[in-house]
Parts: sequence; structure tokens; C-alpha cells
Amino acid sequence: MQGEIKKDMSRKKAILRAATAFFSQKGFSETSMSELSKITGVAGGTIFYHFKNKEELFLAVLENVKAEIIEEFGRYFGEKKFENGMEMMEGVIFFYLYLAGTMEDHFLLLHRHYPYKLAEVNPVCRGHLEAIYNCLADIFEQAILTGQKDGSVGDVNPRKTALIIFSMIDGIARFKTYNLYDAGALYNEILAACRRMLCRDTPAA
Amino acid sequence: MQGEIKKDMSRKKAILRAATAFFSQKGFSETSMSELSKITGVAGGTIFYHFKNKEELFLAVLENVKAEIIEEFGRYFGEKKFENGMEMMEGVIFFYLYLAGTMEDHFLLLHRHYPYKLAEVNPVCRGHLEAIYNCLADIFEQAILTGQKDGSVGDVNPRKTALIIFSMIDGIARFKTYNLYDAGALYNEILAACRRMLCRDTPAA
DNA sequence: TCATAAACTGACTGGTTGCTCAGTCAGTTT
DNA sequence: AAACTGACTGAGCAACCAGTCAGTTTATGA
Repeated sequence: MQGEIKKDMSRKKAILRAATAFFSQKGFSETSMSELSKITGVAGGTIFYHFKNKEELFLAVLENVKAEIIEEFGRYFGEKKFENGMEMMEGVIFFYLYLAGTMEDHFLLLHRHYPYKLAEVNPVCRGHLEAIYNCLADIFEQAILTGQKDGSVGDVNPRKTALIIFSMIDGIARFKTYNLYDAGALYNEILAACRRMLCRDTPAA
Repeated sequence: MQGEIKKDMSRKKAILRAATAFFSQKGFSETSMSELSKITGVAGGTIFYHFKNKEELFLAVLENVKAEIIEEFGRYFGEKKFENGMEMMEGVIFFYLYLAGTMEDHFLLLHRHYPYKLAEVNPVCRGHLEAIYNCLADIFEQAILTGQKDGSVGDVNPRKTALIIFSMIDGIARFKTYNLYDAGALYNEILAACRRMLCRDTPAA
């Protein structure tokens, strides 16, 4: 039984993994199920045996993306400890840009249009997206709240400022994947800008 | 003759206008040429008489988007005068978010994936995108440079900081179109964050 | 050993796609 | 009036699409 599950899982997971890459890199409608079956070495009907249609396959991919992103952030902030809120914010920014590089497909999918369009009519899809964005926004907010307690962050609206910084970092990550300009070259400037934005008061000159 | 040209132009422009809306709202591959011909009340072949294929039609749309965005910014900054660089930056941010609302289709198109994917293999497409982004980044940079001359903006790297603020504003505009959260509710906080980011020094407490 | 179920197959279907092309026709030039 | 032009038409085409299903293989539990 364990063996069977494993074999089942390996097929199903192979399809899921290939679908993640395809949906991310080519988009939903440009991804063809027959191409997907060809690349996974599986008959056309097998995909429809595991996932009842293309949209359900997409939702399964999105659910997996959600789980892995949230898990990665959970692991990082479970291990890592920070001196104060401002340092935590720097850690969040670093890790976000780092993940956008290592889990490129996951973030590419979130930078596409299809998930948000589907979310308008599909509550499951909307749920996944909200879970991801709430998790991320919460982390940014947590850094600000921590900083306000320990004095490293000034008096700003925590939630709104978190959303603004999140937009900024996500925008940078998005531009990077489009090769418009490089996030790496801006990294130090980003941290400096954030520090100025959040610091209690700016050092003179 | 004038009449005939006018008739030609109205058809071609009708196709272009409909294509802009479709490519923006539905994406490239979800937009069908036959649907486009139906909505413009034109025979299927007519579109291919004016534009040799779907990709060329898209490029014509993008060129038009480029021209209109650059024109709008040119008009605004041709008329409006600012007290200093910081005020100009606030004007840029206001106008960007305002345009993203009134010219929704144009910005929606730029928030899609297809243009950037096409740009990788099509120099004409790449040229249009670079023209748009250079124009926008230049305006943000100009505000910073002006502010540094008149003393309203502190000592930051002008180009890099311009790109960071641009990413931030564009990210906000993008999230707004996805209905993830509202840019309007963040507007005051955005301006405050920018002021803190750029100010020579922060007033105490 | 065998019955049952689960996993898998690939030919098939009805529908859509971007695009072509032979031909129509109003208007202009010769 | 003959010759020509260029905008426009719509039937038609090959390629491809998501999804189905009758049938085969494989694994499991008794």
C-alpha cells in the first residue's frame, strides 16, 4: 500500500510539478494538457483521472504554491531571531527577494493575471490568494509592531505601512523577473530607503 | 478621398480600440480574432487586411498605449508647475495613481505577462516597453534631482531611489486592479512614507 | 488463486483557433 | 468606357484544444 501510494504520488506529483512550471512560465491558456502529458510521460487521460479538469489542476498547483510559500516563511522565522523590529524588517526583505529567486516559479505564478481573474468567480482560488497575501502582509506588519515596541521603528500605521513596503518589495521582485532592472543592484538602496521610512528619527547630515 | 481615408481610419481605429480592451482585460491568447471582428462589426478578413497577424495587432496596440501614456505625462508636467522637488514627487505619485484609474486598460496591459515575454524575442516590443519605463523612471528621477537642488530632498542615489519609488507606486496600482486592497485608503500613508524616505531630516517626535 | 478496485491508456469527439484567398464592389484614373 | 485600385468579405482550412470513455494493466486483500 505504501508502495502504491508512493507510485500514485510520484505520478500525481510529477504532473503537479510539471503543471507548476508550465502555468508559471507559459500561463494558463498557453499550457496544453497534451503537452503536459507528453512531458511527464503519461497518457492524456491520466491527468484527467487525477484532476477532473484543467481548472482543478490549476487550483491544486496554487494550493501547493500557497503551502510551500507559507512553509518557507514559517521555517525562516521559526529559526531566525532578530535583535529588534528594524532588523526583522531587513530580514523579511532579504528573505522575500531571496525566495523570489529560488522559488521563481511560485512567484511567477503570483505575478500572472490568471489567478486573480479566477479568484473573482472561484472562492477556493480567492481563498488561496488571500491566505498567501495575509501571511506575507502579517509578517511585514509583525516586524513593524515589534520595532515600535523596542523603539527601532517610529510612529507609523503598522498595517498600511506594511502593505506599502510589501508592494514595494513585490514590485521590485516582479520587475526583476521581467529583466527590466536588477533587484540586486538596488538591494542596499532598498534597505536604506526602508530604514529612512521607518526610523524614529534620521541622523543629522 | 478625405472621406475614404476617414472611413478606413475609423475601421482601423475601431479594431485597435477593441483590441486594446480585449488584450488588456482578457489577455493575448484568450482574445480571439473572430470575437474581435464580431464586436467591431467587421468581417474576419478585414482585421488581417489592416494588421498582418495577431502579434502585429498587439504591437500596434502597445505602440498606441506607449504614445498615449507618454503624451499624458508630457501634458501634465508641461502645464503643472511645482514649488519644489518634493512637491513634484507628490504630484508624480498622484498623477500615476490617477492615470492608472482613468486609463485602466493601458496599465492593465502593462501589468500582464505577455508584453514582457514577447519583448524577449521581439525588439520592437522591447523598444516600446523600454520607452514607457524610461519615460516614467525619468520623471521620478527628475523630481528627486530637482528636490536635491532646492533642498527639499536629501542625499540619496537619484536613479536607484526613483526606481524604488516607481516600483512601489506601480505595485500599489497593480494590487488595486486585482482588488487585493485599495490604493485610495493608502494614499496619505504613501505620501507620508515617501516624504520620510526623501526628506533631508525628519522633524523630531 | 481470484475477484475487485484502482491506475492508466490512447483513440476519439466536437469545437475553436489564427489565418488564407478567391472574389465583390465603390470609387478613381486613364 | 475601360482599366485599375484598395478596402472589404466570408467560406474554408489545417492545427490544435479540453475532455471522454471503453477497455487494458496493475495492485490489493481475502
